Amino acid sequence: MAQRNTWQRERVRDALSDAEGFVSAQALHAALRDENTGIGLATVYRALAGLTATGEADTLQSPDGEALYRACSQGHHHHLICRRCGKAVEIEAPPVERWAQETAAKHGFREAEHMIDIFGICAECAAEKDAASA
Amino acid sequence: MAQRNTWQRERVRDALSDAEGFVSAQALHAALRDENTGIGLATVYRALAGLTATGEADTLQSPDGEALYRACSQGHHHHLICRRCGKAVEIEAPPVERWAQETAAKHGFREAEHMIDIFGICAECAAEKDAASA
DNA sequence: TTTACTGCAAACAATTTGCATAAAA
DNA sequence: TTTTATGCAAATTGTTTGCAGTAAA
Repeated sequence: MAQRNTWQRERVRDALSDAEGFVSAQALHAALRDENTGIGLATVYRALAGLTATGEADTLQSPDGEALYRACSQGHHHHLICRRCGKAVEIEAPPVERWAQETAAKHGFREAEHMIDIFGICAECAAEKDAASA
Repeated sequence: MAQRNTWQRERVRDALSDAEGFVSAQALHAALRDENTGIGLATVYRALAGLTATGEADTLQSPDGEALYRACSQGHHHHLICRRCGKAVEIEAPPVERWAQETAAKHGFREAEHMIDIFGICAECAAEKDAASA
């Protein structure tokens, strides 16, 4: 039951915090691999599962079906994600939280959880895009 | 470019409308298979891709990485989904729409789209569950 | 007759799992 | 020493693709 503290887990945790936004397990593995750590892909997946279970990481499904992970401060929040560079901003929305609960209750749903994610193009990427098309 | 009108496409479209909520391609295929249509899995996927492209179907990623589809009336809306039976209720949320746009803009994001999905246990499933544990 | 669509099987990609070994505790 | 984690490779699972044959148009 207790999680052991291996250097692999540390590295995954670190790599995750270093990432600007959401990253895939594959990307993390590739990054760690490049730093000549011989870490295995399965280990990265296992570490991520562990971090997610303890609430240290946050996970969501990208539109094309990959699981993305992110170091997570704590608590419940949602994201504003750049669909170009993956940068994510944590957002809070107390009124929306309330609305979600009310909506679920109104339709007789229980144990409601919600996912609210806004995808867009962040300011920097928008600038790059404009420059490219000029 | 033009889509042809085959009975397979019809069946997929029908099966999709008959479904109470979001269904996976695999589930649709199994259902059609049971009705002694010898329809192929690939065909189901291709039909769903077509329907999605023309806006006749709606798609989202389930928490465990499967793509789920649903016949879609039209326009922009969100869902309240039972995580047990898959039943979905379309919900509208003008205030939340506005909030999403404002939030994106406030952080410099452009071309924002959002996904708001509430997962819960619908009244019927909750009843069954209570009955089972009694 | 032309061209898109179908079924099947092989190809793929992301993720999980079995097992012998290595290393925390 | 005991127990859990690792790394590898094989196994799964959801989805896509290549191809020869079939059927809309």
